[in-house]
Amino acid sequence: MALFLSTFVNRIDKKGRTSVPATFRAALAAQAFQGVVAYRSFTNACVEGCGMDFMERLSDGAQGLDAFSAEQEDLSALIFADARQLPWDPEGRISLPEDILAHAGITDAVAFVGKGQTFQIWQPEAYRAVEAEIRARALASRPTLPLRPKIPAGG
Amino acid sequence: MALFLSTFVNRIDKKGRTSVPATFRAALAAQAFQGVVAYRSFTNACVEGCGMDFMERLSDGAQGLDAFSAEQEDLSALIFADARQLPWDPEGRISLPEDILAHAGITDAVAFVGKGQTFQIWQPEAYRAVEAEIRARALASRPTLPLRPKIPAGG
DNA sequence: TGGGATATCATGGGAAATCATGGGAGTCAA
DNA sequence: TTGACTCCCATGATTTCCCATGATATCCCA
Repeated sequence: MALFLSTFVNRIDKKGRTSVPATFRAALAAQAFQGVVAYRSFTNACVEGCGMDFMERLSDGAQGLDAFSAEQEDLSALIFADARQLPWDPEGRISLPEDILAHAGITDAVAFVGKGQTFQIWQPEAYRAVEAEIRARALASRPTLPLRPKIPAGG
Repeated sequence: MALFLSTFVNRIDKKGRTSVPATFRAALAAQAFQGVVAYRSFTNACVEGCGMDFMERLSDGAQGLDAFSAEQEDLSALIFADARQLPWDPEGRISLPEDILAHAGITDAVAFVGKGQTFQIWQPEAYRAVEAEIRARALASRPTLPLRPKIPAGG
């Protein structure tokens, strides 16, 4: 499975274009839609990013309504309504829409922050601040990551 | 699978025509019927829209039916009775019928709102209000979206 | 292991295509 | 004939494609 790792800071040019980090593009290379999907975070001043496959999984989840509460349905509806398909050009650049930029306070540079199966897009300074904060909290509380046992591949 | 994502606001011209967003057309491009299917929402002052394939799934009961609770049969019957096939012209525009416009309170502009496998058509102001409401509710209850585990591709 | 050659990547800008939109003219049915 | 509906052409703005460049990273061979 493709993972989004590391943090990359790229510029935005006069046309509003910014390069998607090459490793992120590689993680999405196998998908039908050649680009990223982005929607405004509900909880942070940042933009959530993922591949189309992730949206399809969201959609699959939303179809089986028994598993979904009314609130969850609302939430996924908001995500679909807010999400943009941002195809990249032959050089691997995307154009972030105006309201997306505004939501994250982005002007001339963006930080692509790997989150595993998804990533986030931040105004670089804003992310540095948030990261420091998270790091401080982690130091204090010592959280643990549950690891599910590796399923042995046959062979 | 093609998804309807994002929200687009387009005008209605003097002839009653409005452009279907290009990405929505792309999502329906593979289908036999080149256009959209629209029916009046039972629950909101808006119009439900989808492709012909979704209607076929409703008819099969294959997948769409769990989207409707107990009185599925009645509901889907109503849907079929109310649904219109709206083919788009060479420029990708459709003409929304009079009663559809009235139901949603649409006059001179419409908002196409992506909902994943379907979309909705709203009077733009009305949608903004509803969206704000949903967003507030979602923020308050902080629901989480269950993601079903990715099915590993063979290999 | 070192250094040059090559490939990759982020970035920049001009040209061409796409999209939403508007309106005239032809077509079909009542 | 009249009205509604299509098709066709036109347009401005935006977006996308294509070519170019410097810097960095990687590869290859001695």
